[in-house]
Amino acid sequence: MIEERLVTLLAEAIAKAAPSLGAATPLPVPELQRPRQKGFGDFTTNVAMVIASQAGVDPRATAAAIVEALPSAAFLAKAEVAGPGFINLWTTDEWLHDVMRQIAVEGDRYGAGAPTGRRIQVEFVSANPTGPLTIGHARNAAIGDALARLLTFAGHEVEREYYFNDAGGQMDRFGASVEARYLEALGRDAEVPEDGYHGDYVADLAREVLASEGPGLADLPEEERFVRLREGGAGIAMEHIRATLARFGVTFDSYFLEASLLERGEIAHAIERLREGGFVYDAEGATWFRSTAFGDDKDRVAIRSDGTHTYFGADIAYVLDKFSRGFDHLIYVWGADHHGDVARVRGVATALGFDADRVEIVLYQFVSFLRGGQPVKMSKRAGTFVSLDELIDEVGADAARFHLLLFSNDRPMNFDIAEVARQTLENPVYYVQYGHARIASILRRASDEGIELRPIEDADLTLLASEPEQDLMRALADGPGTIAIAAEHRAPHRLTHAAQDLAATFHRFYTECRVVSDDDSLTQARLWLSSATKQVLGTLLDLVGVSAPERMDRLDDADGSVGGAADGG
RNA sequence: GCGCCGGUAGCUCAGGGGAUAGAGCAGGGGACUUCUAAUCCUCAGGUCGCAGGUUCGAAUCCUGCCCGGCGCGCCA
Repeated sequence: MIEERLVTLLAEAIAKAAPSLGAATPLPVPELQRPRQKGFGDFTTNVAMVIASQAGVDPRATAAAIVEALPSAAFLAKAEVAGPGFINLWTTDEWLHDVMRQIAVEGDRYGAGAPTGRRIQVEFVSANPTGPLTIGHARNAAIGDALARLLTFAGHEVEREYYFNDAGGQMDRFGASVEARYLEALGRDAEVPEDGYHGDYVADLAREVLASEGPGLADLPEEERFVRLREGGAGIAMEHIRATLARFGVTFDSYFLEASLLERGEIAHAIERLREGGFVYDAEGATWFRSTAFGDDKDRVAIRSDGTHTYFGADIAYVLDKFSRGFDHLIYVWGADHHGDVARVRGVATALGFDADRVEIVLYQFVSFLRGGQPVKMSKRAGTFVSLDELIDEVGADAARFHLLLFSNDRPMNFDIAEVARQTLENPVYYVQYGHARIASILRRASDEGIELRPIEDADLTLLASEPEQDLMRALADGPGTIAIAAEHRAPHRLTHAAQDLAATFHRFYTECRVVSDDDSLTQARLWLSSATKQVLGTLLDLVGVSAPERMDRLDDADGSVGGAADGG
């Protein structure tokens, strides 16, 4: 839109001015930025400084020459040289009106990318089915889901997958624990192994298995009993996990079972394929992957000397399985404790003949959970943990998700449960949601007064001339760019920040500009502005998986206290 | 020891080659005959961990160091 036209204009000017600039060809393509400060125009470019730096000439003079050569255009109001050699551009408001009309036409597709045809798989959460999801999985779920939403919005075909590690030693310990609790529930003597899972939830799971399978499992041959109880417990744990995720607003397209890799012989198959390529060898009774070929400091075991596969061994087959399903690109969402596995998995992809760039690992740093400033200590096997369900009960899914996406993935973060729960008045999520509800309230008000929103083509958008109105339109114009950057950088936190900024810009507009008034034309224009804002705010919230309420009840300080701190918290 | 990630306002964090480094909270002072005051305005608050280097220009890139988190299993 306007950006392309400005770039074309600048390119023309540069081509015209180049001979006198002594600039070397090829000439750089001008890049536009939205200046961070008002007063620096609607758009700005540093292209003169880039050219001057290459040619070794004065940047301000270069900028002046380019400005001088700029063809006149109806949409360009002013261009000037500023600072060390920036060219600042002021445009007419027409482009902002275009943005408004575009939002009206595109609705919830405003800012969305055209279909790319690329199939991307996002695999996330993937916690073992040995019990409930805990707050330790919350950041993964929030980031993974937001990324899936973002990439879908960007135009990709996205599939979300949850990988259940339902095989291996942890599962056996879990199975033995369920078995013991099952027998206990029947009044028999049994004990949870020392290295098993001791939490009360295991007894609950065992009772659920008892309820669904009956008491008959107790008298099966030991091996069969164990397997049935392990799988029964895991199955129920998986159902609980799905239910918890649903409460959190997260759903998956597929749930993949590690055990299925084994059943279908995929692990053996993948390893043989690597062996053919010379990436796998046998030593000390085990089967090793030559990960040192990919920068690892030592080779890694894929099949143990007892014949069972390691986590990594399953991963090899899993990568191959994913690619065989036709995905163009794979995204794994991992906690920082797995960063050491990144090179290995990408190495496996390379060794299997796939471009490592198609395997992308999104890492996030750990969350320190606190409650009233005190660290929350957790151990899943000891059964002392805060479940994700409890977190949702305490702070709400919206507040939890918004808070979890407030920080860059790379940043270790604190999450004080008591604070996020208590922050009903100061939590940014409510600030943003209130902005949305407030707009909805205005639109309701207009409708109640019998004011009809007429087609935007009939609205006189030039009436939106005050500073808060202009600021708001500019903020709306920035939405698609912000979303695109968030998607490219896998940085969903940019969305929560953008939502806060947009809400703030709207609240400012609200304070200074009466929307529903006696002035019919102005009312129409401002209703459209409000409606467009509601749309963009709604999109931003949706992309982070937070609800956009149509109304929020006003929090009256019923105690009538002055200052609102009388209750001490 | 090696690797990855952080260190920016009192606190929690954005910004990751460009102009005068931003926001929220906390703190001081203001604004409700009003479409929701869950709001807005304003003031105050900074050696961008430290030291070098690259560049016309560094919070941003490079090197070294300091502090904190996380890894470096035939665990998952």
